[in-house]
Amino acid sequence: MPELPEVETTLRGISPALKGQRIKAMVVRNPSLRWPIPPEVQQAVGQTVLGLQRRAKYILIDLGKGGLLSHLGMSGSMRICHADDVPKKHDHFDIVLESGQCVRYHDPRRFGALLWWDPPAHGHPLLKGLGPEPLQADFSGEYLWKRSRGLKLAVKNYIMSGKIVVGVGNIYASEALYMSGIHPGRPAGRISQARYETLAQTIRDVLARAIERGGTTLRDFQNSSGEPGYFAQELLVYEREGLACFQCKAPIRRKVIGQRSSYYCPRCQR
DNA sequence: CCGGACTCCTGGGTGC
DNA sequence: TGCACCCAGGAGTCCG
Repeated sequence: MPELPEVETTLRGISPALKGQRIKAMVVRNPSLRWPIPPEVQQAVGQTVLGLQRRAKYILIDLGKGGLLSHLGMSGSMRICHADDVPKKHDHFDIVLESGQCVRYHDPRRFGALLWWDPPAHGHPLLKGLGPEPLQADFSGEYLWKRSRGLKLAVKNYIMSGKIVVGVGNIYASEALYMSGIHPGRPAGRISQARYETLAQTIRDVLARAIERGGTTLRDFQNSSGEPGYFAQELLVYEREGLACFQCKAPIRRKVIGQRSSYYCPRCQR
């Protein structure tokens, strides 16, 4: 489910409730996420939340002497509720605060994660080797172009690889490539620097706009208040197979690239 | 060092 | 209704 805009939306939603609060309890109802929730997360109890940040699609909660690291996987969401609200099916853990509120993690498919990190956070194995953040200055068309020389990999897989740039998932990769006029299956090494400049810009644009709309809700994404995101109505190609391209009216195609559905216009994208 | 296939899991939709 | 099958927003791991 969640790509960068949905994780950012979640982070912004839970931050006010968490910041400066002391953690009263860590309630784990089902530890069977992608990796078992380790006992070390209990170190959070009694600690005060100093801050939160996002790195790629990971949420980092800073508790001073380390902290929590969570990933939403394909179907995860976090919601602010009261600690005594009755948990629903797939509500796997709670971060209970002294305020009486709690952050409740919901994840039907259980591809998400809750782990503990010891300082420095960027030394965590999952965060090492990640590429630049697409909304920061070290991400550019020149960078994309330089790193792609000689690669035969499809450009869609290239921009979805966290080693190159983080946070671009299946929806926004399709959208940015459409906006750039680049065919998703084109070998990454056979795209000019000028076209990569366009692609870097469209990646930034689509992510920024999606954050403004609170993310994309296709099926079940919810923000920390239980509301959907509104970017789905602005999608230009994703899940529009057979419908007319907004630019040229040709039918949008779906093709599996790297085991994932890719949507593109066969006329506008080369 | 690639790059591609496989894997973890539940639920919703479709077609018979 | 039931059932088989396909598909889904991620990404680490393994293998050639």
